[in-house]
Amino acid sequence: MYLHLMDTEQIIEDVGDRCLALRALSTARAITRRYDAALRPSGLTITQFTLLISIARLKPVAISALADVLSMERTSLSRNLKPLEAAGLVERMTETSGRAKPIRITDAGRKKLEEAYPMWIKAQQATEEKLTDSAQSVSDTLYTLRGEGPRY
Amino acid sequence: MYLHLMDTEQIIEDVGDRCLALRALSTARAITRRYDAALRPSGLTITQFTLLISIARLKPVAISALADVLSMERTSLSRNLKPLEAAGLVERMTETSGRAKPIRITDAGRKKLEEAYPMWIKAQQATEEKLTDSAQSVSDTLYTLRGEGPRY
DNA sequence: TGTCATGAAGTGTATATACACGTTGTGAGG
DNA sequence: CCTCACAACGTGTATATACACTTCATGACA
Repeated sequence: MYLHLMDTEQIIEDVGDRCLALRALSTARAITRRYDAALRPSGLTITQFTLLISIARLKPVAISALADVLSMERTSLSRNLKPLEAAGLVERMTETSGRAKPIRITDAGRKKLEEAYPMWIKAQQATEEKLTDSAQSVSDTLYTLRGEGPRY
Repeated sequence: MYLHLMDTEQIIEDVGDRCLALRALSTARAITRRYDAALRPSGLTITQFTLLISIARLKPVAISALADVLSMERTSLSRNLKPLEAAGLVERMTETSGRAKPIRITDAGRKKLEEAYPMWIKAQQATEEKLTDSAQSVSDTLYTLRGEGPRY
């Protein structure tokens, strides 16, 4: 492992040039800002919007299962649901058996999705335009980099 | 714009299938966890590690300029620097003129980079392995999606 | 010289994220 | 029936992120 012989300048160059985390996080920040700005009139963040979409898509779903699908820590998801619950866009199903309290979207949540959808379209188109060719491949790769996690 | 005629189910499917933010953020979460876990023995997060690398690479650099390079809000960067400053890994150059207070890495910061580098290598290799071909193309794309922002 | 626009940086507040740890129903085995 | 491991969920704490607003030093210009 001659790598350990690298001096600081080489380390700086190597990491700066190759680090996938640096690139993924920079990109995520920029994308978040773009979608958040587009969605602002709706009062939703892009995280909340995609959360609503995912909950609606998966029907009543347990927190743990949804967290897996989104590659999100279960406890992070738990906290992210609070604003949505407070706004009445999702609700917990406490009437179920066991400790599980699945989540489902409410009618107000569906209305909100319809309201925000045109705003999402704008951000989505603006982002897709930055992907000349290989759009599909990149979209897939964004998942591949995630690791083994389940998809929809 | 017949899109406005889409019902909720179509919206759910469209966004769930195509949203680049959903993919980018899921990926960023997974990548962050992987690198953070690998770097844990060093006491650095991947954000802090790449921040150190970027500061070292750009030499004494103003907060605003560094924020641009990293596609990070200036105020977010300002706060992210606090733990690094407290640990003595970076320092502010208050002796400069004007309101600017450029940041630079300290000797302790360089030592920390050398200590953490082998841990970064592990996470980097594990992540690269998930990118069969097109690794370079994907790495570039992760930047392309960011928008116009400057690079190194 | 005095004013003031401009650019650089910090603060207040809210969401987003994760780990360590605690809580609580179920159901399996004794 | 009792206990107890397990699975699902929440809390405490810390970092990460961004927007709106504020502070402050400089330099241009009347």
